[in-house]
Amino acid sequence: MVRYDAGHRERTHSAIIDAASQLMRERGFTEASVGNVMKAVGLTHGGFYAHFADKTAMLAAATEKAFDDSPKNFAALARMAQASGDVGVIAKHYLAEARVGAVASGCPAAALVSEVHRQEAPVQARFRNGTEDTRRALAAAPGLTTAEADHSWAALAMLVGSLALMRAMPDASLNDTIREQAISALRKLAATPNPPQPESPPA
Amino acid sequence: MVRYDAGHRERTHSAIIDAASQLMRERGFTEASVGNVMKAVGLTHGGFYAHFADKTAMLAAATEKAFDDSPKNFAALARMAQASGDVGVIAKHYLAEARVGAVASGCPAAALVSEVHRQEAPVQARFRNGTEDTRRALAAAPGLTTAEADHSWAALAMLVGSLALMRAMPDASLNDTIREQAISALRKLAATPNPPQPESPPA
DNA sequence: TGTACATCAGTGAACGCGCGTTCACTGATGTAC
DNA sequence: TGTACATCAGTGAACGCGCGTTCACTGATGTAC
Repeated sequence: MVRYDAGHRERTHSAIIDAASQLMRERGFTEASVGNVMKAVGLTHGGFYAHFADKTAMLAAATEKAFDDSPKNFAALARMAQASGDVGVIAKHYLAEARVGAVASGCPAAALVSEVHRQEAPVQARFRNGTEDTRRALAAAPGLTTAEADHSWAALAMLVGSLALMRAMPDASLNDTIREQAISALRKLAATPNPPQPESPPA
Repeated sequence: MVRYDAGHRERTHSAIIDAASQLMRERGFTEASVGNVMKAVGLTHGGFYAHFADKTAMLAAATEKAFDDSPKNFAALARMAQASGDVGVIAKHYLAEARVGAVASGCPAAALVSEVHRQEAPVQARFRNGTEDTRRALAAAPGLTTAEADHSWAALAMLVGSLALMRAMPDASLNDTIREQAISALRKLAATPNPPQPESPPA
């Protein structure tokens, strides 16, 4: 056994959180087990309790970590929509083939929605905070949140639902259909109701 | 032990499927264990293998069963939308408080979306068939599928995503917001693009 | 310079439990003779 | 009418395994004297 330099403990701690946040999205809360997570980090399960009080504490930290990038990603997509004048690009990128495949590093809301309600309070709390931050970032997209109406939750629900459905039904042509409809639906949702819409801006 | 009348075996068989389809939605595929399911039926685990080859066979049958009502329910909602002239009623009913609470007997798509991709092929297949049938029923709603555009997948994704999110973030006022946005979004999605829309028909 | 001890991240055996699956069995009834 | 046997849904002990959690330990280094 080596003597550990300063900061070693903290590095191990966040390595555990990183591994957990990926395993969780890929294989669910249950299979993100203490043993599996520690093995992914390259350690044995016994050392776990020097870092976390219990599995729930790890899952809570991992959920928070998983949501770290979501608001940033959606903010970037909202900016792209603004720049291109097409909200459809949000769905186009969020539902891109590569993202559908990358469960472990992808949107935690889509990866965990239907499992979260069974988790303990601390995990649910992080999920909710992360999802609300994500919605807030998406709301910056042009047309989604206006003086007359807010459709940012509906847009998020459609995007998350589409991604989860695409993964649940892995079929290239079906996925293309779902993606295209999401793009078109987002455009329709964000279009101002009264002047007849510029339905298809250049992608 | 009693001598069993004709049809007893078949009744036990479907009681197992019913119990599994409910436990599955409420507590997930993993916790819909052979032991838990048989206990729910009032039997011991040992008798299970007289009815199913393995757990996967049960989950596949339970998934199919869970989707039995979905297309009927959506067809009924589509008819209500037609009759009332408001597609919003679909979201209003699908996302009603009672439905959000009734996970065990509710929409299997919403209850299982983010878990299905980890299940074995037979289970995934039933999920896909059930979801496609459900989408087909929803497509009968006025305005969702027209000559110019089809938004039935987008609408289903938004409804399923909203329901799953509402359960993941149990908070009455947040749930109201999500429901209201879903109603409004559905109306906007189904509205014909050109003549300025009758945005708020009487609910 | 040498010895004794403290530190502390990580190890691995052990615990009780639930899982999916197997299998010898039970016991109430029906059928054969 | 009475005996022997077949039927068959369901029982419950047992298997190997992975789970979350506990705990006595290891062993490389730092510190005290």
